[in-house]
Amino acid sequence: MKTALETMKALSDRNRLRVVAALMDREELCACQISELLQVTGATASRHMDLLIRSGLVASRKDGRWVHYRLGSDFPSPLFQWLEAELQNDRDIKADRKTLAKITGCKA
Amino acid sequence: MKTALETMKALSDRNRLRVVAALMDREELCACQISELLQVTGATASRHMDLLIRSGLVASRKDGRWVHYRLGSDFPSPLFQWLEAELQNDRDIKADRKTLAKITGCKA
DNA sequence: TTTATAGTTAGTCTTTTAGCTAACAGTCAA
DNA sequence: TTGACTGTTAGCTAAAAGACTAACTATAAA
Repeated sequence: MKTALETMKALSDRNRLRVVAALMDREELCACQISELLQVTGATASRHMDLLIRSGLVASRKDGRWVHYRLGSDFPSPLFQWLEAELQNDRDIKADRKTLAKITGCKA
Repeated sequence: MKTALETMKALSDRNRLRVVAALMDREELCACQISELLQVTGATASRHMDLLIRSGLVASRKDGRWVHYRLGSDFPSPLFQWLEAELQNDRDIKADRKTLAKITGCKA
């Protein structure tokens, strides 16, 4: 039960779904970009990312001071395809795409 | 966002996942069978089923005093296939299959 | 019509979860 | 080494969610 249930729990929060959608577009995002996108504190974003990583849906890579997140290589592909299609036309996700375009980098 | 998020929320509870798994095996189950399987009160089972129905993953059919539940015809098939595979070898689900075999009917 | 059965709804309690602030850890540049 | 910056961890609060009991609706049988 653990795997499927944890995966579903990881995806059952609006902000985490937004992160997953963003990572479908962007390949990689750093923690500060995620917290800016979601408009939550870094601490809150960090907790969400921790949960996504524990579920195996997301992987992280540390680079100096920055931590970059990307979708995990073993993101279940049926899930990926279904989510990609479902989130494609979602209003919030569309707005996030525009926001993402403006978030050019937290390193600036 | 609503659809994907609601679907994920519906599947992010252990007991609801068990119900979905049971309905993958059984075609139809009535409310009392579900409450017996989960070992929760009828009221609790009813609320879970209500949530599953609202999410569109489950459909119901009233037959006299009984309400029969089945998987919704528009259960997203990528999700169905992934869940079916994931839950196949799950320990709790396996146990539920044996329990289900013993629950011959609430009408007795 | 009365009684029993199947399920839902309302109200309450407890646990879980998402959010915040504050304090800490690690990395880099003056 | 000091200071600035990125991110995590700890502790708290508030809201959401799951479970129960009790009361109610609806159907069927005595």
